[in-house]
Amino acid sequence: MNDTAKRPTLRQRTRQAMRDEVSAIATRLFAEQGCDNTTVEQIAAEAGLSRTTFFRYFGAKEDVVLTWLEDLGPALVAAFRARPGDEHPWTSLRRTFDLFTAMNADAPERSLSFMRMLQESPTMTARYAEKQQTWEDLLVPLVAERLAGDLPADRDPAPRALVASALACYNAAMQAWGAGEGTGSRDDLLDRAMNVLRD
Amino acid sequence: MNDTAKRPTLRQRTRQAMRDEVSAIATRLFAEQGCDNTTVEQIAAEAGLSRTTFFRYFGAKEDVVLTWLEDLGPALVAAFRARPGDEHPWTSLRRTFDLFTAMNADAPERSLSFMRMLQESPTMTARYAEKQQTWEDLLVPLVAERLAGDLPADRDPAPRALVASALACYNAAMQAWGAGEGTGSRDDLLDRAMNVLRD
DNA sequence: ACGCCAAGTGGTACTGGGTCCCACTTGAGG
DNA sequence: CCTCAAGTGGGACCCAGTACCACTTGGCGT
Repeated sequence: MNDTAKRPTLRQRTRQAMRDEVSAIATRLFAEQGCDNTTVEQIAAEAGLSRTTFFRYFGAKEDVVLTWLEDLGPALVAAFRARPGDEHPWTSLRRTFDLFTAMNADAPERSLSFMRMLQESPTMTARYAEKQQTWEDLLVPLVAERLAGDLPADRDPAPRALVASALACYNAAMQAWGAGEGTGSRDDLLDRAMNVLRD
Repeated sequence: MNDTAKRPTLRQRTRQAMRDEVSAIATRLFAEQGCDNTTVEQIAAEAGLSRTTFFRYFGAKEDVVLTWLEDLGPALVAAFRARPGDEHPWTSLRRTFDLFTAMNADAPERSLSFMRMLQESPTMTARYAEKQQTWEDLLVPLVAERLAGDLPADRDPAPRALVASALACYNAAMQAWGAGEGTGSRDDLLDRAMNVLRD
């Protein structure tokens, strides 16, 4: 029982494999016929499990293509922490987002189809925003201690304003990138988005 | 038939009255027992109409307390248009948001309970974000023509980055205001949030 | 005043996401 | 071999949202 921490046990590995496979199938279905036109029943049937079990793996239909976002939270925190403490938070946030732009840099079609999915499915957009909210909540305290504000932490809008704006810039950059069908560098677009706030 | 434009006809006025009354009842129920614990059936029963009719008035359960947001879109556009064309968009956006801070300035409890509702109901937050998205889409083209970018409009992330960040700042300010139980000036908080981006 | 049309209303049934519970299997360990 | 925990599937259930239908009602022209 205490060795489970050392290495992923069999059960955990099969569970992860299951998640990955279901996720792949769902991604394909969503791309083919749209997220909102795909039922959980269909995904479950295609993946060879029951509706019940599907919901044991994923809390909601949309999560099936968004789980990887959650795992990103700690990585974001680490990336931000790795930045020098006297750097301007805005710059640190920009550099933290290198995580995003680097990710899938070799397979832009994946990111593109993801953007398309977001564009055409409001419920997916909503879920996505929810995930980003968790990132925001993770980063806000880190920025807050950088600012060392005179106000009590949660009554100072500044840290949250910085983090939320940075994420908004990221989303704007990605949307512009998607509108251009993936032409142009995501880094350049993000730079432009985040620089226009400080010209 | 062509005089309907002149003055609201009887039907329209009763319709508006109905909306207002149902909205008031729903607001009370949401505050009392939480939004997610309140069913449409309950609202309908309490308001004396059928579930069917409820959905004819409001597209979704949450809309019952968010309809006033939609009507705000054109007002936002007008407020932004009223700003001088050579003003920095960020400043114009700040001034545009005076619409928000002025609204309910006399009845802060209303805004406070609204913030509480947002805090405890993720689905409400999602809907709210959706409404704000429509504001964003309205304002982005206005900012775009101010910037007169070198890129084709929808491939330049800058206008959307500005608008979305401004809204993010507004949300951060409101959240901080809610955390302080309404102490402090919303204008000051919003100023602080939007200035930290440009220190 | 009469009838007509449009708009509004309520009822019913249906889809689909999400939760809960129960019975069954299966795999790991004593 | 037995046991217990974890995982699985099935079914019932709740609720939001949609579609369709029959019915009423209010406004309007003749």
